[in-house]
Amino acid sequence: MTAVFDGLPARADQAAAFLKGLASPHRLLILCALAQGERNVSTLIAETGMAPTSMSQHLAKLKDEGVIDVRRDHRTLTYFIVHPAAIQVMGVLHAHFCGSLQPD
Amino acid sequence: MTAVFDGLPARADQAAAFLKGLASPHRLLILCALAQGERNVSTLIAETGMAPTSMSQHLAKLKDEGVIDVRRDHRTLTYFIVHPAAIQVMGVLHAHFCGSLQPD
DNA sequence: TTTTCAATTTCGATATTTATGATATGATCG
DNA sequence: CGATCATATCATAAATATCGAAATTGAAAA
Repeated sequence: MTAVFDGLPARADQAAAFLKGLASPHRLLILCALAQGERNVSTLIAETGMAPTSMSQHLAKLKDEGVIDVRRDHRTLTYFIVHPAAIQVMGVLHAHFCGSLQPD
Repeated sequence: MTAVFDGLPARADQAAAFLKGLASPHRLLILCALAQGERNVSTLIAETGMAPTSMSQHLAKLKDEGVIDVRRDHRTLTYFIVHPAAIQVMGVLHAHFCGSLQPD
């Protein structure tokens, strides 16, 4: 009897890599902020309380994964969400973990 | 100026833990199969080509995270998806990584 | 009750992720 | 040009996840 899947399909790898890009409390916090509108790095640091180095690394990872992109405004870099699936996943997470009965 | 978030909110931790539960090609493959209907372990092993030990470990992780649950049927264990958010995330992934123009 | 079958647990090696501190880049202001 | 501000990169250590082999459980068939 033949297996339905021949080894690991490439799409499972892609989808898993995408999810791994989101699967960190720090990165979810960043995306939560970006979901409300684009932000420059200093603002993200102030809003989340994260260390600058850590912020850069997480932003780099999200950018590598194609979840966010960046634009330069004078001296600051402004990040924003570009991946449609990321927006949808954030919506699912919000509905389940930040539902109406829970405090903000 | 006060940060918008006081440290890392517990909900970011919960949501990240949930996503980490899904974020593996093996586990996505398992969930892909379970999304089509409940399955016992032998069937999952046959369908995915995974090693039994690996299958057990991934099933245990998904169960710990509350994504799936089990029922015992005579000598076999039948697993099925129980987490509503997991079903929704699988839907998002399917739409983006297994869209209509891509082969099965 | 002994055997068998389905599945899990344990354990150790390897790989990946994460946090942190120090240094570097690159644009702009004086 | 030289200083400065915003951010990125590098290097390393600590934590976490992953995989396979061997041993174990637990239900049921013989």
